[in-house]
Amino acid sequence: MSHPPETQDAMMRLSQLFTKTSKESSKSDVSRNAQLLTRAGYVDRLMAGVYQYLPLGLRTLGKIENIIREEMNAIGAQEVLMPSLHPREIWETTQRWDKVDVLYKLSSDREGRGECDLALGPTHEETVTPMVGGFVQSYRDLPVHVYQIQTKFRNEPRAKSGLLRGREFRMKDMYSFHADQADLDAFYDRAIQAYLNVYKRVGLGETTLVTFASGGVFSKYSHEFQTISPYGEDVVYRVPGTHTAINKEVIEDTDALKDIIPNYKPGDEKNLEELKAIEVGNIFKLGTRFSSAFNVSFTDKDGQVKTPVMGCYGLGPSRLMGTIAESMGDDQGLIWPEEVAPYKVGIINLKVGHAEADKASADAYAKLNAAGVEALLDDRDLSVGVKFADMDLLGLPWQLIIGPRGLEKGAVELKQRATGERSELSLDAALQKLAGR
RNA sequence: CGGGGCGUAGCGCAGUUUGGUAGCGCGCAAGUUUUGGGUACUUGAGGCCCCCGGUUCGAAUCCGGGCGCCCCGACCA
Repeated sequence: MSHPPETQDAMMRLSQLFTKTSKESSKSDVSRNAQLLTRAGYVDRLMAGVYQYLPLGLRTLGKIENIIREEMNAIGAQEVLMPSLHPREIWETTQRWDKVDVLYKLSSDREGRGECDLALGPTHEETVTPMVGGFVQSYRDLPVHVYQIQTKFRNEPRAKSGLLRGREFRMKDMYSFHADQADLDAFYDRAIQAYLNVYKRVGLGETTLVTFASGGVFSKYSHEFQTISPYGEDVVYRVPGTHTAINKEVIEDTDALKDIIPNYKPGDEKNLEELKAIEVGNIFKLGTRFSSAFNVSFTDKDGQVKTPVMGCYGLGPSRLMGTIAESMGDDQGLIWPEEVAPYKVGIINLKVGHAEADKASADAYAKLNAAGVEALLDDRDLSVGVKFADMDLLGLPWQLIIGPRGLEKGAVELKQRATGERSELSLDAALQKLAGR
């Protein structure tokens, strides 16, 4: 074997990682998340709004997606994978072929002269509705909740802000089908809770607001999940002291205000707190807009043929990754919460080639591996300044700093990236702390 | 889709006003040096100057036309 098994999985030697960090970043990618993620070698931009995920970035993206997956599974949703390539016909069925302006349309004519007859999926009501409909005949078959995590395509008029607004991006989209409105309403509330769990686990719990927003064409209102950020594109008004808000687009709406402000009286909206925010999730009650378009029906308890009511629930892992980078980085680099960091700890061997430092570092690396703690070992023979700076840029939650000076007195250093807090302790104590739950 | 800016080495930039066939920093290679917060120095490799056309003895530079990128706004199931 040319590589030790650990490089395939939980462990990585920085000397083996093909990406590198950079001091400078592209001037044409100005947002903080794009700058930091690019400089640290997490992502690479191919074109406006289209990024490739490098090993470190892919690990973080994967962790975010797994958190979302766990929370969706926990409310009884089942995972599927639908295609990106759609026939024109299904978009004609819902009359959205010409209405959805972000729809990428393709021609399957190999001469390139024919009409467009394919689309790249920007959303999947058109595929999920007939798919689920084929399995639903009775009220006993309902409810159904399915989701997928998949790459979406939207021809944004202006892709920008790094991972925050892409033309190709990762999306978790869930669709629910119910026998009646009450069942939809109940599931909708559970979905809100599941979403809040996701934001909490990725470290955005405190700054993410459940926001009353416009419902668009399907229903009067929808709910957005908005993470407070000066870089956000949306303006929301928060009810002070709470995690609820109302989007600027419906601030004039008295019904909406009554819904979020307890004992609302006219004028109370002046007390709301205006904030900029990034939309990190959006859920809707769709009613029967799609189920009736595709003639999906079921026989209810009373023998009547009815149309299921639907909900849809979007959450973009790549945008979420950008939002975390955007709101948690500092001048030194990224700062990842443990649940989404590509590795929990970065081991810095300050003096590669020094027998004791090499030994202690290898020892720490092996023991962390054995304990199931994901670790990245900086075993490059570079000056310490570079290694400290790089590790700060990568943003792993913990740094285990091992060098000759400390080893002389039997100590290593453990640094917490987020706080900068450092402590000197024995290697065993440090390993125990890292492996501790 | 409006307004503004930009496109020169892998990356960040200068050079364009006043045409004379390219330069700096980072990174990269070799070496000396240094060693607990991006060490200092030496040498070297690396460029269809976004594309197409025009003017000219000669174009990164001037003129036409494309394409692409970023920022502000519009837009954003």
